[in-house]
Amino acid sequence: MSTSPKQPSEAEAPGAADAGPDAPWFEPGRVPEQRPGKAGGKRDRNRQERTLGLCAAALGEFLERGVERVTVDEITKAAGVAKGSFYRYFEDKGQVVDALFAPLRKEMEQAFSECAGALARAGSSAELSAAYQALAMRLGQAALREPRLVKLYLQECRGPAEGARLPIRQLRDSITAAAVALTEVAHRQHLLRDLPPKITAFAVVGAVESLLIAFFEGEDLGSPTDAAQALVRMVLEGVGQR
Amino acid sequence: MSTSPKQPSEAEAPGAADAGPDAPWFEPGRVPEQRPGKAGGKRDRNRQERTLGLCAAALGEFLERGVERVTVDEITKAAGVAKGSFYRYFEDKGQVVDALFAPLRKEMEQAFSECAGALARAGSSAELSAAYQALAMRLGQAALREPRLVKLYLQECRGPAEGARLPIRQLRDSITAAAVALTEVAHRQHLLRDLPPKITAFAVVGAVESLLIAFFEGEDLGSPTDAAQALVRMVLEGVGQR
DNA sequence: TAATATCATGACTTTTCAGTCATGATATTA
DNA sequence: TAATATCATGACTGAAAAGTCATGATATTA
Repeated sequence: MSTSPKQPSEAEAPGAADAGPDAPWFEPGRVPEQRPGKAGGKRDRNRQERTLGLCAAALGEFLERGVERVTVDEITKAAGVAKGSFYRYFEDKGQVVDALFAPLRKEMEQAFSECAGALARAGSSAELSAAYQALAMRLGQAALREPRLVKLYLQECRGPAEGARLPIRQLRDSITAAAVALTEVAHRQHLLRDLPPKITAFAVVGAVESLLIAFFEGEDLGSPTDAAQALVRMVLEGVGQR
Repeated sequence: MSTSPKQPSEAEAPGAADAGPDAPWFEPGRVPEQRPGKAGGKRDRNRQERTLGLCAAALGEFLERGVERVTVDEITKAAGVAKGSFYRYFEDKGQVVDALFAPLRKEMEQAFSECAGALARAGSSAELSAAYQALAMRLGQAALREPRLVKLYLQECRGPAEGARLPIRQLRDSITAAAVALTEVAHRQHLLRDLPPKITAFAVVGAVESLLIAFFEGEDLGSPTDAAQALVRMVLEGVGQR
């Protein structure tokens, strides 16, 4: 132990570091509790590399064959790592999914709650719109940071909340709840036509998801910019107040 | 063989019978080729019962735990039948999924193709609208016949086209293709606003799916009639020509 | 550099599941 | 009713996947 420069007990979360521009987009589920070596030492870097490699490999396999069908052996083989190493860093497949989605979930929940706060403080309809736009920006950026994660989410989010898919379903529940809540605010503020806000919320979320999937599956939707514009037009004219 | 009153070679499909009001909503994948006993005899009824029971049990399990996670043992246990019996009627889990969706797929494909025909023959925009409405009716009725099948479809249709999920993905591809094709016709006929028809199609399909899921998951969307009406309003005003 | 603790490895054990088959039960037919 | 073929059963086999662990390798620390 000695007088090491850092207190291991309350260091920042192992994989997240300080969220720099290319901080890993996931958090290792369980780096062994006792981790010797200084923060930037070789051991530390090795651990980083292993967890990152495993997560990346797992993401690829998940996308190709579905979370349920992928085995730990496949993940380790794709990562070029022995099976035992997998179990050093993760308890099971589910924890990898957890690690993959943790940062996205955190970012989204923060974005939602900040948007809700802005809406509560807003005095004019211009301020309301600005809050929604800011939210859309943040979500878009979060999605763009690791698009394959979004694809995995879309692919798995409807399955039963069982086993490894659990964290994905939780993310979906949180997105659904936020969409409904935000829509209800908009509705109360008469930003929306007089349609049931829940229905509006689900319809819009569904439309966005469907277009994203089409995009990911290589459908030719024209330029992303044009597609996004078309979507916005549809939504505004379909559900927005005249 | 003797002079049995029926020619076994070209009898109607084993499970479908004549599609009466409560004809089974699936087709057994493989009733053993040689099947003794007259068409309505005890043996025949037993076979019917077994396949139907297995399909129903499988559907329940699939909904609860997802197609991939469900094992043959679980299905047979839920159906109250020995494992060996399963393999008498189905080659594997995938064939059960096949059997579950076969009639729905058939009905949908027929509905799509007839709608396409009606559109081709249509001379006025009123006739065009009528064709779309007829399609919507048929699809709605097909869905209402076995709603849990629709739920299973929604739950599984986004997963990778692997293993037992294959037939579900095929159904999705056919739905997607039809939606795009029909929307393109509508677009050419200036029934739709000048938005890319593909984008319109995906958005609408996505919105419908999302609302269906919300409904199945017990969200309170008000009365189904009102919800449907709200959806139609949104779609018409969001994508329809003014 | 030597001592020590963590780390990586893949063979091994255990568990789970798919698919088979000998056996007794049941419907059909002569 | 007797003879016969199909049918239902669940114990069994083999394969696949999960999860473990003794061993040698590597980084850290004194």
